[in-house]
Amino acid sequence: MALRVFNTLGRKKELFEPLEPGRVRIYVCGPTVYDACHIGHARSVVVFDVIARYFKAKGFDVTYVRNFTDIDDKIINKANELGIDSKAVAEKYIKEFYEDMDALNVERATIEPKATEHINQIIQFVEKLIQKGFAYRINGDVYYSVEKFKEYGKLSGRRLEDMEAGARVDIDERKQNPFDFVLWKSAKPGEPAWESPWGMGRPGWHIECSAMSNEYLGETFDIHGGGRDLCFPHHENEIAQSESVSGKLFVKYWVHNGFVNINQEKMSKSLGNFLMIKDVLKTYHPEVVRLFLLSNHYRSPIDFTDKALDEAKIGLDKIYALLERIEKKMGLKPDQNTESGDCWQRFCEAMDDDFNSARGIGILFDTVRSINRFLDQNKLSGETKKNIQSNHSDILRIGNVLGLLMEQPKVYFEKKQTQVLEQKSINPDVIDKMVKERDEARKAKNWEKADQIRNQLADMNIVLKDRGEGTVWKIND
RNA sequence: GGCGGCAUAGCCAAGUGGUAAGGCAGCGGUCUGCAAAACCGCUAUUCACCAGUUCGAAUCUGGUUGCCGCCUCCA
Repeated sequence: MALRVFNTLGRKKELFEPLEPGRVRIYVCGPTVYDACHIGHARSVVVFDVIARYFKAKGFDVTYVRNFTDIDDKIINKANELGIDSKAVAEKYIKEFYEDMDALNVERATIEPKATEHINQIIQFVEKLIQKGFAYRINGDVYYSVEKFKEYGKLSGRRLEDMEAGARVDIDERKQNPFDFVLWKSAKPGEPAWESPWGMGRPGWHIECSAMSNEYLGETFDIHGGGRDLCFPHHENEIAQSESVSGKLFVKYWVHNGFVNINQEKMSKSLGNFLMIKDVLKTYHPEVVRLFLLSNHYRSPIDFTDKALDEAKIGLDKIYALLERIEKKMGLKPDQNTESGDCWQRFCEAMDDDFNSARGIGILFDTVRSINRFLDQNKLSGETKKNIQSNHSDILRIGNVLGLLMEQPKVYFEKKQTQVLEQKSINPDVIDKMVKERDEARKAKNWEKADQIRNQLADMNIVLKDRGEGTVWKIND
């Protein structure tokens, strides 16, 4: 099976060939920790979480680095605003990042380095850039000279000349080119600062990713990811910095995820429509959020709406309901050891095509329908059972890649039930009693009374299912 | 001004040369006392529009229209 990846560098799908067979080295730009994570962060983190999981599932030895940018102007501003120091700000939001991402069932990266713990590497990197003539000093500041790097603009497809025409950049007379960017920034009084050959200061925005990826992944590595918006200037500048120092290709495949819109609007400060992960999770199960995020191709924009989330919820319920049905009817427990089948094969074909999780989810639902069809038969032949078993483990295998279906179906539904019942302060014993009453009425063929009780329960959002083995009730949330 | 993306059913969404996945909603049916769930069937002769290339186009090329993103901190 050949994996193909859309490479922003070149703007086309390319055959994925790792630098070292069987190994993949990935660097993804993590958050600048100055605020809580919003749903856009969730998309990026979830998308690359799935990519890393998929590589692992395919047997790759994965080194996945996701950094924290924990020193930055925005952090300093926030610190001043809150009247605490910037380190405390960073710590606070790193903690929140983990709370959100753990809730979303995001696996930890192999290495999660922080900029402030790599100041030495950053300083060395800047020194090399100065030595090689790519950077220049202005008092305590160090700038990268974009004109020195011939390929500047190759990732984002811009040319310096074009950009200067309509540029909206601060004119800093001291800079040689308006697009020159700061590598090292001198500290004003009271600002967090580290000693350097150029005086007390802090790293510029882009340099930490060059220094840390070099530290953990080497001069050249396989995949570099991040949100679309990071393409320029952040990733363009990373390329400039890294390739100027090494003289080698920095990254083989650049992968950028699309944005999350809220009701067709971009999240922005002026609209005040930032949707924080922790708020979304108050309403929706984490796996609903993941299913929603993964049901569009990662490069397309995705529109966050209540309707879309509700649909994802219905879809997730449907899959869990099937898993529950299998376990009940066949006594099957999840078994990852079963050999993978056709369903997994088709899922891999979808994922091999530029991580097309949307198509993969289509295959998941195909399989759900197919198993339900089998289970509708009264007698299951040995072959059918085998088939179900194989598909069952494939579904769980897919769940493992997508970070879905991690709960026991029973627990999934029970949790939901408890939550809603508590919210509405309904006592489940009362429901059981009513169900029993209705059962008796049904036995007596008193349909009127039975239906009346059912309607009462329906008003409480409780749906009954009369199964052969008895009546089951479910919350319709 | 520069660069790029998108347009597929009522809605969401796959599909990049071989005759339109999947989900939601809707309708009809099987099952059921009736329901619910599940399943089956139906719901785009057609992929914004106009030309062109091709035996063949949603897919490639050119043009038109409409949305959107980046170029400034941004996932």
